[in-house]
Amino acid sequence: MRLATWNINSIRARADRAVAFLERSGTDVLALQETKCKDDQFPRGLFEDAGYEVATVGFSQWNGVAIVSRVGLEDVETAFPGQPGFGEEPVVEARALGATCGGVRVWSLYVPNGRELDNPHYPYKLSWLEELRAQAASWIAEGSGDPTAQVALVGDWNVAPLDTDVWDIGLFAGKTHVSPAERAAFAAFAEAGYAEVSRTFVPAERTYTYWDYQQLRFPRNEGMRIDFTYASPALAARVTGVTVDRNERKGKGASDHVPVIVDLTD
DNA sequence: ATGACCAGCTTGGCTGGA
Repeated sequence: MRLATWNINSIRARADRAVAFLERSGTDVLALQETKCKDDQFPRGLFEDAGYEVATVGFSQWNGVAIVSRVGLEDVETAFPGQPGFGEEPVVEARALGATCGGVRVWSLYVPNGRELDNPHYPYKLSWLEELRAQAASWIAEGSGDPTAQVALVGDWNVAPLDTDVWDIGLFAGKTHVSPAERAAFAAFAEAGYAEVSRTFVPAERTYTYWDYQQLRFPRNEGMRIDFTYASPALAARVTGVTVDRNERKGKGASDHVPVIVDLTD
């Protein structure tokens, strides 16, 4: 089975690219982030015509996540239990979608950006990650969960775990994505038993998954590695390879992120 | 060549992205 995650940065602007990617790559399950549309605006028909089922959650032009699958798509959840909201009167945003596809519990995740270290979005980001970690830990724990569960936590984590995950760490002093608290919140998933399999299989430095549209960041390979796949122990044991599809960043009309593809044994 | 922001909505200048 081939599972991929991709921050598409508007599904309506890039639906054709997404379908072409599915067909070219032979991806069975694709988790999308930043679909940037309401559920009724999602171009479901294009995917259904290609043989995929579609689940989405989108409340506005912001955020939005989806899962498309040709190996089944069941037990959809449009938020994780306890998912924090944002704002004075907290509103749960369209940032997490769970579905069971081919026996794997897939979560398409768009972690809050954080904006600036002194912005309310930053503590929101940290609590969002912490609540997700608590839930994800319970899913695979003895007693509360199932240690043999196959769970994939995939998406745009908006955290660069290592200094080498950004092209110039000096430029990130005092910025989000690289702060110790964000990195600790990211590492806590590993402490909970999940394995971030993309780095295991693609450890090379200067492997990025995002490049800003500005300032020739892509031709210069000045990017960030912020899209990851955390796998539960039972799922991690099935991973045979990972591909960062950087060709998808080329050409007119590309997303600023590229797909990260994970291959699983049957 | 991989090339000098992009998307959506309020359609024109915001917000959000990272």
